[in-house]
Amino acid sequence: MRMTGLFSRTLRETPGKTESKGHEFLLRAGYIRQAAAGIYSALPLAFRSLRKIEQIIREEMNAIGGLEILMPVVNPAEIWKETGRWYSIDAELSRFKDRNDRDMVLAMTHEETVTDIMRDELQTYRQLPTMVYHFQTKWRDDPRPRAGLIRVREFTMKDSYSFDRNQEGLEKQYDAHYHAYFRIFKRCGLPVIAVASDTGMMGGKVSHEYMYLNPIGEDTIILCSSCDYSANRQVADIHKQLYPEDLLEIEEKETPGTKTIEELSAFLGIPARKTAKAVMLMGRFTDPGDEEKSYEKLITAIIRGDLDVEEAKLQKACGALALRPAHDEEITACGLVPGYASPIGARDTEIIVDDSVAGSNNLVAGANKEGYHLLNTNFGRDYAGTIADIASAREGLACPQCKEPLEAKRGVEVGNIFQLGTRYSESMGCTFQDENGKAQPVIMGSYGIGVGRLLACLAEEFHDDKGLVLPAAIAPFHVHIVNLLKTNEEAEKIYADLMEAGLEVILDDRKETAGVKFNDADLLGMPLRITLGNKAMQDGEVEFTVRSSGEGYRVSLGEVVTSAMDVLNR
RNA sequence: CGGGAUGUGGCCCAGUGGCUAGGGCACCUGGUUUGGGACCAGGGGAUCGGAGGUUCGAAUCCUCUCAUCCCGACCA
Repeated sequence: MRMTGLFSRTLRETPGKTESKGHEFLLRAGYIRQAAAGIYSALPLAFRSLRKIEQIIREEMNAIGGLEILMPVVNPAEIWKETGRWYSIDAELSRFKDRNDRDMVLAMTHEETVTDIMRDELQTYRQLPTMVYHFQTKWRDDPRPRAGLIRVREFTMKDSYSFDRNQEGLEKQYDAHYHAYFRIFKRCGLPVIAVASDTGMMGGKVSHEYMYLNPIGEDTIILCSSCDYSANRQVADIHKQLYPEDLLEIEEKETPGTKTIEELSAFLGIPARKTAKAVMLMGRFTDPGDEEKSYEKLITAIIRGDLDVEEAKLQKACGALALRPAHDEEITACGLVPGYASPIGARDTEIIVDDSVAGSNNLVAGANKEGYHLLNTNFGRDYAGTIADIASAREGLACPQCKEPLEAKRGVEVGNIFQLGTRYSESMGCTFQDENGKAQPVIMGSYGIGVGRLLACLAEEFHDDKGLVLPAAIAPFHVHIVNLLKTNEEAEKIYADLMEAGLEVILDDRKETAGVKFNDADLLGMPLRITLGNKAMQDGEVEFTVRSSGEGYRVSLGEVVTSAMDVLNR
């Protein structure tokens, strides 16, 4: 491509509203332009990189037996009603009516669509296992898009779906994806780690997320440096020290002005672990009689004072569609007193008790009376509830595997893999006949990679203070020719030779000063720059500059192609 | 959905009641330059986010509204 033919321009100044260097350079270099909040166009440069990323993914998906298809963005609402997600997902799922007044949705993922296809196509176990994938636009009406391409509302995702006759087959395909994903990220050049994750709205049991560790990420990952433990904080386990004791008599004590655990433990002179705190949230639940309706109920979470509640775990433990902080009136209506709350005497509320509380005794809890607490409360004797792990992992707490202190890091989720099981095949009736002629639900898995988010992460990982420094595998072009000669004659010759050899080349044939051309080349970030200048040209040479290292040297005209190949292959 | 901020040519910004809305970058024309964002001269481009109001007079004050960004809630 010649730069005189490229309409997109570079920006000398940083547009406002950029949060990260990666976003800034993608904008300044003219890779992307914003259309609306969380909605971007890919200009020619980004488009080429996105295509390359897709091709890498495509090759790796094909290598594990994937069949590429293309499913629609617009779905009939019926299939989403069948799986219940029409009802369980809030405004993030966009709905509309077609001209015949039928409910439609913009697909935010394609489990429904693919299951709908497969329930018609799959008849016998002989057709299994199988796996399909596609690259398709997803629309998720995120309430708060941010950080350029990191978190958007419209994006392209590679999503694949596996179909097996049993768990063993699923695990095989899951494992194949697990390794294929590492190959994909490695080929793109992005360092990632796989962590255990929450299954969220996808349902299912086992899942992993591929995390690019970077402070701009929105997920918190809990890691152990002493062993290999890693998990998204939403599901991270911790080793909890328990403190069982002989039960003592419960006793009411006046504790004025002790609404927080800190105030309480200071007032009583006891460690936070000797207290049990109550956290009240309103949970939204599906009406058992009518799945189109839902109702709210107060959830009281009880956790030891030295720990915090992890909402994702709590939501799973109580089976709520969603949780929100409860208002004071909602709390008092159930007999609890904010600041002095405990499950003792509470009514009309579901009580979830962390195992740290169930396994420790004689804890101080609220008396549900302003200014009073109860000493020596004990789960089982004084109140009942469902025991679950609802504790939030944080830096310094003990690793569940080796008990060493955990670390916390921020990360961007660039891919995820889910063992769905029969969550979709059962609700949609996607079955096959086994050897005995008996209908069995298909065992499914789903696997996603956000293509644009991957590019955003690469821009984040590969830049210096002057611009992008992209790896050859995903850079829009391999070679950037900066022509400083009066005419384009020699440059055109080299341009043609390099392309003849199969390289992708962008030629700066504009009538611009050297400074402008160099700065733009730095900004665009191609791996190899070839400069044509008077001095070197008189010696029959051109100048090579490796963008990543800044290394520069001269190459004679006859060796341009082979030298360029050498640089790009190393 | 709560809290905060910002909307002025393609981009970055100045302009807090008073002449025809200004600068830098970018763009066009001519000339001079030509190895790290050149210089000179000339030029084009704006219903100051939108609507309503106050006023002799509004980019500027008031009301409403829309959009974008940040924090939180939310999020495969």
